[in-house]
Parts: sequence; structure tokens; C-alpha cells
Amino acid sequence: MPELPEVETVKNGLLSRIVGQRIEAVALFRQNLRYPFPIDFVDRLQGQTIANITRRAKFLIFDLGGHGFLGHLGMTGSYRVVPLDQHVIKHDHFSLTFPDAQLLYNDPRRFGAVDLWMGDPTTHDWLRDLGDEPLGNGFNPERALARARASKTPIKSALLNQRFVAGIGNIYASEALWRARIHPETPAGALDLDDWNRLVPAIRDVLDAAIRSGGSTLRDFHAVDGSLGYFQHNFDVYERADRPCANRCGALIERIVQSGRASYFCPQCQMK
DNA sequence: CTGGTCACCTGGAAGC
DNA sequence: TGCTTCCAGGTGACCA
Repeated sequence: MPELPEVETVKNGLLSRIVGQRIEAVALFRQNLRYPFPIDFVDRLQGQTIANITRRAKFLIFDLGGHGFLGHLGMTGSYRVVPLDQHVIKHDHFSLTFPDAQLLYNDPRRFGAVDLWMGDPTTHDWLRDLGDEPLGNGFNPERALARARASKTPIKSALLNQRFVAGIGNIYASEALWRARIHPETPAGALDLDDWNRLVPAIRDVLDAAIRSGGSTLRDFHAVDGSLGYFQHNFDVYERADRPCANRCGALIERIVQSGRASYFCPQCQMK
């Protein structure tokens, strides 16, 4: 569900709502998400104050002052900050209680996960091998060209590989390739500098635009305050199979499956 | 190493 | 109405 723009939207909501708040209580409503909760999860959080919240790729990092926890939303994870008297609903799995509000984590499919960190979160197993942040300076055409060298993986799949570039998911991979006029089946290593000079800005632009729109709400994504994203109205190809390539060539968008995931592209403007 | 397939889990939509 | 099948913003184990 949530890709970089959605996680960024959640982070921004959490920043304004719970930073500086003291965690009075932690409650677990089951013993695992994708993995079991760390045994000392409750003890390590209780009584601590949220010092800061940052994002790395699709992970949220909660800083309690030199230690803390981090989480991934999987496909259907979401946080909401609600008044203390709000009742728990189906698929709420844990809560943090603050003096005048509570944070609830809801995740129907439970592909999400949380873990603890100490010292430097970037050395955590989940973060250590991540590739460049697509919106950061490290991600540029020259570096991408060098990193993709000789790879026969289709570029669409390469963009989903978090070790290559971290934070892009299935929606924005298709959208960025359409913007850059690159066919999703092109081997990553076959892209030349000209291609990367289009693709890198296309990725940055689509992610930036999506963040400004509060992310994309296809099914159940929402911000911490319950508000919905609206970037889905700006999709050029995603979930637009058999509809025209709008504002460009008018050919019909195609849907193919790559590595088990749907890809959308315009067969006319994205030639191999 | 590499790339592809499948499993993890629930629910909504579409098909019959 | 109800049953079945397919599909979904992600990731990682497993296999050729």
C-alpha cells in the first residue's frame, strides 16, 4: 500500500501530533504482526517521550532519544491519532497512550512490522542495505547508471528493488517510467545516461507531486488525521489499462505482469 | 549471484 | 443471495 509519498505523509502527520508527547502506556492487542513484537517492546517505550520521527525509504523511525522503534506499514498498515475515549476497532494491533490522545496502529493483512533500535537506527538490519533515497542527493543519473550496469533485470523490477533505490513501489515505478518514456521491460543495464537523465527527474517529480497531494488513496490509505490522499486522480497509467494515454499520444494503456506485479505503460510512447 | 515464483494475510469486487 | 476466483501501495524465502 504505502510507498514513499504515503509514508512521508504519515510521518508529517505524526510529527505535528505526537512529537514531544510522553508515552504513558503501551498496549499490544496481539503478539505479532509480520514478526512477533520484540519481547521488551512495551518496557522500552513506556514512560519515554517521542523526540522525533523520521523516514528512511518506507520505514518510519521513532526516536525516543538515542533509541526507539521503527516500523514498516506493509500493504495495509496505518496509524491514526484519536482522542483517548475512542474505542479500538477491528485490526487495531497496538496503541500508545499519551496524556491527551492515543496512537493506534491498524493493519488488516499484518504485513507490517515493528522493531526496536539502539544507538544508530541506520545500522538496523532493515535499513542497513537500503539503496539511495530517491529524493536525496545520492540518487543521480551517473550513480544510477553505474549501479545498474550489466543488470538484465527489467527496469520496472529494478526500481522496486529497495537495495537499488529505496522507497519506490508499484504505483510510482509505473508512473515514473511513463514520464521518462521508458518501457518497463527494458533491461536496467541497457539504459544509457540519456535515459537516466530523464528517469531520475521523473522519479523525483512524481514522488514530490504525490507528497504534495498527500499521497494516493486507492483503497484504504489515509493520513494520521484520517484525511485521504488525492494523487490517484493524477495517475497517467496506473490502473488505467485500456484507457487512452492522456495528454500525450492517445494509445491505449497496457497492463502486463512482471515478477508477479502489475505494470502499466503506453505501448506507443514507451518503446523498448 | 540472478531473476522468477510463491507465500504471508484479509477483504473487496467481479464472475457465475 | 451465495459461492468462487482474482486482485491489492510489500517483502522475503526458495528454487532453477
